[in-house]
Order: sequence, then structure tokens, then C-alpha cells
Amino acid sequence: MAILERNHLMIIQEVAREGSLTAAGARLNLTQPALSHAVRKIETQLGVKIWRREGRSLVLTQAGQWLLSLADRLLPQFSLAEERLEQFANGERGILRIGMECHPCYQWLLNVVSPYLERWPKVDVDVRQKFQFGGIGALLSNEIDILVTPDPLYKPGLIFTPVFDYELVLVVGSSHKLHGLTFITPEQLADETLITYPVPAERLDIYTQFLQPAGIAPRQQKQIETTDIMLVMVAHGRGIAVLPRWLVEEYASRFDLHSMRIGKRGIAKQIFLGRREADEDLQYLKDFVHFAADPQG
Amino acid sequence: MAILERNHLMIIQEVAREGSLTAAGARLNLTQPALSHAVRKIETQLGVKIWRREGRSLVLTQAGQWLLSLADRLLPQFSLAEERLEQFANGERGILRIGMECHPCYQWLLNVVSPYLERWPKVDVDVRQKFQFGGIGALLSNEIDILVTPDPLYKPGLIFTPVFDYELVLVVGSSHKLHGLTFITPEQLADETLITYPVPAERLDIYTQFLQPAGIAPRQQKQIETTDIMLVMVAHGRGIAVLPRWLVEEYASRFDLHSMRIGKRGIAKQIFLGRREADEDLQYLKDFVHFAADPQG
DNA sequence: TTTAAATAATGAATATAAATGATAATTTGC
DNA sequence: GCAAATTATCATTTATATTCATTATTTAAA
Repeated sequence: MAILERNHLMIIQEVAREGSLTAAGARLNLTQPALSHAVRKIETQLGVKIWRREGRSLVLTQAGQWLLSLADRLLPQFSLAEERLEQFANGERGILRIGMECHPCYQWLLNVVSPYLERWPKVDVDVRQKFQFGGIGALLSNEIDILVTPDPLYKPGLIFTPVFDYELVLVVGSSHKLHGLTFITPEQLADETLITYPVPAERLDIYTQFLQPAGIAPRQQKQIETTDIMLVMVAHGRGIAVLPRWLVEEYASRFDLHSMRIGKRGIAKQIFLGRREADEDLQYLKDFVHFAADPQG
Repeated sequence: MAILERNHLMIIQEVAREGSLTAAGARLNLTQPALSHAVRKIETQLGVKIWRREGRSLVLTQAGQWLLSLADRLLPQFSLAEERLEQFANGERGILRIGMECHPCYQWLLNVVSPYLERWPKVDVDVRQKFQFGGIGALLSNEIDILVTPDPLYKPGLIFTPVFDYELVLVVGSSHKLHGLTFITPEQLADETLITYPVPAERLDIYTQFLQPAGIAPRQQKQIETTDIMLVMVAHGRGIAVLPRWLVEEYASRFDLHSMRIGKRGIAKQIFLGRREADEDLQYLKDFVHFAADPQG
């Protein structure tokens, strides 16, 4: 069977370039006899005449010329691959797959990713949001490398780092009847239309920490995927929403929005970045946590 | 230094496909220990972790996944190359470079090449007409593979095969004063305008075999490259020409042409196909000679 | 034509790498 | 916890490359 190797292509290419076995050997760090043997072996192994001996130099046959063009096409891809591998080895290159379990954090994430991409030009970032076995499962099964979550689950092999604290607030439009209160009670939401991200209620703190303990449900719930649309709706009095305070403030200049505390004490939240212990030596990965904890670098 | 080999890619691909070393080994005709060693060697040689051991199966790391995609891209090209090489080895594939030293034979060549291309779909045909050191030189220096010539030069290493006989005839238009004669004499051409292909007189049989022996030259000579134009000119009485009889007959239906014998005995010609003895085992090359000698196959 | 320089081919010996068989160590499902 | 399946390890064998020393060619110059 013909077994065409990278080696063979290199020899064909180098002999063609240099025109002599001695010269080609020098470039390949081989002696002339080594090449002489190799050249003969290649021909017998492949079962094709690749060179015609003209005087003391080798001239490519038709099959040889065809192989040379193949070599010119394939060999650079090998070289490139090795370059990439070195980058992998140095931890310079990678795909940083970020899993998000915190819908509103998307905005925050963009602010972290931007300077990070500048710092790590060879690292690509990918963001995923759906996980069959939850964010922790995705992390453990190597589906993602970083998990952005408000719910750290300390497990062996995983490292969680808190990256920022924030407060969940109620957002209303300026003409809303709740506008102006310093804080709201569960009862005041009973008549409202609550706009949320499309996630189950048990993953929404406004339910688990505020409404359900009081045994109250909003009159209506609407699910909207994107933060922008959600806030446009709120600004036009079509409902109320619960979002991080910093996010509301960011949008306040564009939309007519007002935030107020949820309950007397408010809902405090903390966002964690989870990663695998096994990735400890991936510098670009650890560095992302730094950027996240301290966005200005 | 990292030396990424075809082998490595095959192992990465097969292990990923099969999910176990034992199974992959079977497909690669290797024992399990062989693969186990190989797998470890690949990682140390490339300096990158490629697999993560999860239980008893190997899961690709990011670098590994990247390598797998590389393998999926490169390996098929190797397989294809080997297929092609086999075709080269069997003489199914190649470029047939035909050299022409017989101007009017171009028409005949087309009739041979057409069915030949059908029979050898993987062989490409190239036709060349100018040679620095003559057709024989081009054949010897591997510039061409087949020489179409009326002048075989028997040299060691070359094989000539006659492929067809024909007669050179004089062509005139129907209103030409020579029209109607059964044959012509050199003297009758002394007042004529002779149209020839643009080649030196010593390569034109009408000179070497007919006019020069009689010490006669035509009143005028015009050189025209293409047969069609040449015959249009002749049909309109703008000159006379000397061409193979079969060629004149082919054009006779379209133009108003008449042929007559040159001298009492006529000029008989024979066309040969020359090739190198060294190409004896190139089936597609030998077959061309068959097609040429017997065009209907 | 001879000669010297350059290059390729050859062959035996050596070095390197790969594969194997036997066996120990893990992992997995029951 | 046990049996089946799989992987890891190790010494040994096998196969493959490489080298060194030498011979054979080719080329260009004397």
C-alpha cells in the first residue's frame, strides 16, 4: 500500500528547490546518503517514478510534478498547524467558551470581553447560554471553560471566584403608579405585568426571594429575550421588570426608567465565575477572571 | 521541535471516531499498546495536551479538537493523492505532450485525439509546434512525449511507427489554367504563386523533391499559417498550394478545389509517430499510437 | 583526452523509532 | 465487590532511518 508521508513531500519539495541531493540534504539536516536512500525508498513504496536521473541531477517526472504541487499545497498547512500548536502549548491561543447563567450579565460581559480581546489577540471568545445539564454540568463536561453564574456550587475540581456584587431592583416607567416609592412590597406587584427573561420562575430571584415567600404572583408575566426590548416596554408603561441596578443606570440615559428597591432591604446578588481546576495553567483563562474582577485591567 | 505527521492525524481522527484505543487500534492495524505509546508520544512530541483522560476513554482537549478538524481537512487529501498516484503508476493518468513537425497533420491529429480523450479520461493532451532543437531534440529532452513527423530519425532510445501514408498533391482553383491536367511538371510551376506554411524551403517536399532537382523556383511564394485561409486563397485563384490529398478531399465539399499529381509518379509521404523507448510501460502513451494508426479504435 | 572536483549510489554498521506480548492497573456496569 | 473491558507499563523484538566509508558517475577545465 502506498503510504504518502509528510516526509516524502518535504523531500520532493526540497530536492526540487535545491536541484541536488547534497544541497537538499543540508536544508533537511540529513546527509546525502540518507536522502539518496530515502529517494529510492519513496519511489518503490509509492510504486511511481518520481524523478528522472539526468546526469547527476534529478528531474521530476509528471507524477513528480504533480506531487510537488501537492507538497506546495499541503506542507504550509502543516507548518501553520505547528505554529498554532505552539500557541496552544504556550496558552496563547484558545477558544474561551463562556457559559452564561445570568441573563442580564450579558451587558456586563461585553464590557469585560472588549479589553480582554485586546489583551489576548489570539484568543477567541464564544458565549453559550443553553446547557443540557446546567452550567455546572457544562463546565465539568468541558462544554464551556468559564461559567458566569449567580449560583456557585462548590464541587471538587471547580473554582469559583466572585467578580461583582449588585442589587436587583424594580424598574418602572416614569408614568407608572409605583414610581416615586423608596421601596416596594410584594403586595404592590400583585396587579402588575412582570416582564422577565424566558427562564423558569425558580431561577428568578424576584419569585424565589420575594413573591413566593409572600404567596403572591403578579397579575401577568411576559417573557422577553432581549434587554433592550424589555426596557422599551417598561419605559412605555407596558410592564415592570427586575434587573441589576447598574444595568438600569446604564440604560437610564436612553430610556425613561426609574428603579426602586425590592423590599425594605433590597435583593443583593453576587456574580461568580466558575472554572475547572484542571485549567489552572491556562494563562489566558485565568486572566479572564482577572479582567472580570477588575475590568479596567 | 514539533513534527506533526500524517500518522498523528490518523491516530487523532481514529481515536476520536472510535472512542477507545482498542477499537481505534483495530482499524489502524495496530495493537492497543502500540496506540497507547503513540498517543503519549504524540503529546510529548507536540508539547500539547491533546486528550483528557476521562475514566477509560480519551476526550479531546481544545488543542485536540482543533487538530481533529485539521485531520478531517488534510487526511482526505492524502487519500486522494494516493489514488492519483496509483493512476500515475498504472499509466491511467498523465499529460500527453504531442509535438508536431507536420503542418497539415493538425487536422488529422484532431480526428485522432477526439476518440483518444474519450478512452483516456484522465489523460490530458497538449500540442506543441516550436522546438529549439527540432522535434527529435524535443523528444530526447522530454519536452514532448510523442512526435508527429514525416522525417523519422532512427536513434537509439527512440521508436518510430508509421501511422499513415498519403500523397502530396497540387491544389488549384477550378478557373486555374493548370486545372484539368493529370499531372504537372516543374516547368509548369515557374510562373505560379506558391502558397506554403511558414516553414523553411528545405522542409517543403515540393522544393526538395520536385522544384530544386529541376532547378526551378516559382515566381512568387506566399506564407500562410492556417489551412483554411490557404485554401480560400487557392479557390479564388490567388495561388496554388501543395497539400496531402486526403486534406484537399476533406475541403473539396466546401471550396472549389481541384488536385493533381505532382510529377508523373507523384510525391508519396509517410507520417511517423516517434516516442521514447523509456516510455514503453506508459500504456496511455502506447495506446495513442494505436489510435493514430487505426483511428476508429 | 585526461584529470580533478562535484555529486550520486551503494552497502554494512549503527542508531532510532515503533510494535509486540505479557502483565499490571483502572474503570465500569451489574 | 466482582467480572468484564479497557488502558498503562515494561522488556523485547522488529522495523526503519541514518551514518560512515567507499565506489561510481558526471561535469568542466587543463
